[in-house]
Amino acid sequence: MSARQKELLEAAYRYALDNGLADLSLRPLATAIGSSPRVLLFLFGSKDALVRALLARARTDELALLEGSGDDLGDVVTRVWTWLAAEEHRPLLRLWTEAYARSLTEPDGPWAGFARATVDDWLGVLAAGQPAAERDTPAGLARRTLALAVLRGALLDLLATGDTERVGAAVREQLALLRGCGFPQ
Amino acid sequence: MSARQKELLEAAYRYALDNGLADLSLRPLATAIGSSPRVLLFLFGSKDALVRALLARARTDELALLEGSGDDLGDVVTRVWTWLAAEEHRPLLRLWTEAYARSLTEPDGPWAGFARATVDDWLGVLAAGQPAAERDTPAGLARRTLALAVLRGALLDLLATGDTERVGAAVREQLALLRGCGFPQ
DNA sequence: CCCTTACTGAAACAGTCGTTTCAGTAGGCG
DNA sequence: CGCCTACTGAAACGACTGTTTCAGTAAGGG
Repeated sequence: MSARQKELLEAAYRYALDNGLADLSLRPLATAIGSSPRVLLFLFGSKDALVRALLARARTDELALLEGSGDDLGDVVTRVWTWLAAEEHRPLLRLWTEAYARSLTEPDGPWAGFARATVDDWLGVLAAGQPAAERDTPAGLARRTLALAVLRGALLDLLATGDTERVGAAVREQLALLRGCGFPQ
Repeated sequence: MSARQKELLEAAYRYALDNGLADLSLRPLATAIGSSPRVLLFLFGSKDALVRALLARARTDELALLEGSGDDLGDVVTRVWTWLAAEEHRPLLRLWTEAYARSLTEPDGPWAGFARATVDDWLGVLAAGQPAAERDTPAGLARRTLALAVLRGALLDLLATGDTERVGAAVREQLALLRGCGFPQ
């Protein structure tokens, strides 16, 4: 991967964060980042390959979210949610949602397997937040699957409404439930 | 809305369930449903209007999911989840996810407002499953937001992995938490 | 019968798409 | 110098897009 290629990938990535991947087109992209379709195809081989490179690039940003760990599921959920709720991550998360949804309907193409891969990514991180004894039990699997669902569902809500307060309260509610049923009422 | 229009909309809807809306194109659609681009444009006005009609059509199917009610949040969650997990509803739910994701990145176009609208739809139904006294409190709002997140997150997981057992167990885990903290361990 | 309304087919329009062809330029190295 | 490799610009290719133009057909009501 040449220096020029990295540079253009980075620029294209910023462009994709702003404009989405759904109707990404080489000519507008190229002019926006000061290049040409000819060059993009020369460096990346094809548009599909470029999109794959962009998804891989987005994944490295997403992995930052998954770094670090807590010693129980609640800590991990709290940390991940803080990351998800941050305004500056919203473009990336929109891109993520777009790729996720698209990979559900198009089994071929550059999107293929994206949804499945991120489920495994995230479940792995949540598993790291569980005590070893619980991790391998069916109940442990169900519990981290639930934690994943809450985070993803809350993310969808947040992206649609921007209502950080309401959605954040819901996540805290879940944390209270997990911590031992001390929820109000 | 003429009879012919209803008929074609229904056929186009079935086509969209199979092929998605992302790269829907008039000519392939028209030949698949035994019509022509000319006719589709005559009856619906434009492609955007046709897509809007398809989204509205999908919404009526989705409203079936929201019909009926239980007398507490757990009942509603159980009923909705049963509907979501059914194999035969998967094409509709993929379509739903696609439209949701797309409406996040493209504020204009036929998708606009779709995500926001369904959040309100679903929250309304969940609110109907809450006691009147709880419904209007901040805690009540947080609790149904949480229920929504669990359902949506579980749905995303299910669509990506098809693992009904694991995801179903997660939802049941949440129901146990709600029912009074009687979760194992 | 005629006129209107609803609908349809065939073909063309202007535009965009990803990709290719051809023709270079620039720089390092022998 | 000459050669090779890396990169780039301009233009074209064929295929596809939503939409329009023009020309009908068929039915229903006066």
